[in-house]
Amino acid sequence: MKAKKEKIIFRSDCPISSALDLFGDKWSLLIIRDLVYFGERTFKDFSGAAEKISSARLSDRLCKLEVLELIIKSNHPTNKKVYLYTLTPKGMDLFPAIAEYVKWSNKYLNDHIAEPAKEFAQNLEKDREGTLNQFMKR
Amino acid sequence: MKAKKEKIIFRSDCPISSALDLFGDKWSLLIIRDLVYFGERTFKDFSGAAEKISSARLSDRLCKLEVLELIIKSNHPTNKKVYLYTLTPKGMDLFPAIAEYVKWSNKYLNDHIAEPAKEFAQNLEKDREGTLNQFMKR
DNA sequence: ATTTTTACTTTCAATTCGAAAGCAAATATA
DNA sequence: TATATTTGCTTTCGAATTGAAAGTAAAAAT
Repeated sequence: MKAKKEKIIFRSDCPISSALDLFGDKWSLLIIRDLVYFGERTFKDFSGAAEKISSARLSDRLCKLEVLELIIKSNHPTNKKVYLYTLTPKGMDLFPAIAEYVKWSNKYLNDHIAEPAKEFAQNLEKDREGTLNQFMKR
Repeated sequence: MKAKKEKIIFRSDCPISSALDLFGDKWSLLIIRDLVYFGERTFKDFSGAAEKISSARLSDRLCKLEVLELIIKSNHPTNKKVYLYTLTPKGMDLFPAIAEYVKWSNKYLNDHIAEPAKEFAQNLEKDREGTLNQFMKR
């Protein structure tokens, strides 16, 4: 729980740099991504993602995101040693930004991107509002 | 020019993690931001931004962004020792993602954000397409 | 009763970072 | 023309951050 003690230092009063100060690392948005897609996840679930985050880093990021109130950690209904992580509305509101990354990568890194993501990107191009709402309202 | 030799390693075929592999650090999007806003910038201009990037880091990032073809480095028309950096269409296409950061920060970090940015965020909320196009078409 | 699983923490070497100083070439100034 | 200054970097180096691997404690499964 080292991460909980730290305070965030904002480099400026720019909204972009401030956002980056909060979650502008290589892992935070991937945790948000998994939660947008799956709704809820355990520590082990996150560890199983293709990008292979280390447990030390995952632990640190989950703490930080919880402190920022982007995610919530709660008990599993039946299993006492498993925790469930879910998104807050504040965390879910990062989804539009993530969606723009998907669109950009689909346009410029297309031949490197997995098929299901390409389809999602195409849906975003066709009907941005509808595609976003489909996830946001869940 | 150390940065030019490196090759990018993608952690997965996910469009989000791939985007983060390319420009998911604390500085790259701020360089893009300045170029969206000002059109063209010199090394010194970037150095003067509120976030106070170090010259070593700035030099490194400019190289990387140039290799990625997000920005172009060209000669100043009259001053031989000054270079002008501008956005490629590929780089400009990151603006929608940046705009979502602005909206998010305006909503959740509002009292920390500078006035002009708040106004921009409000314009984005009112007329996203129009506000984006206003910059994109320049 | 023992083994396995889960969610971490700890350790440590390697990478990355920021701050400061240095530098060469071009330009501005005296 | 000589000197000072500016610009766009590079270099250095101590500090912070990272990934990989191993370790741990409690709960659950066998």
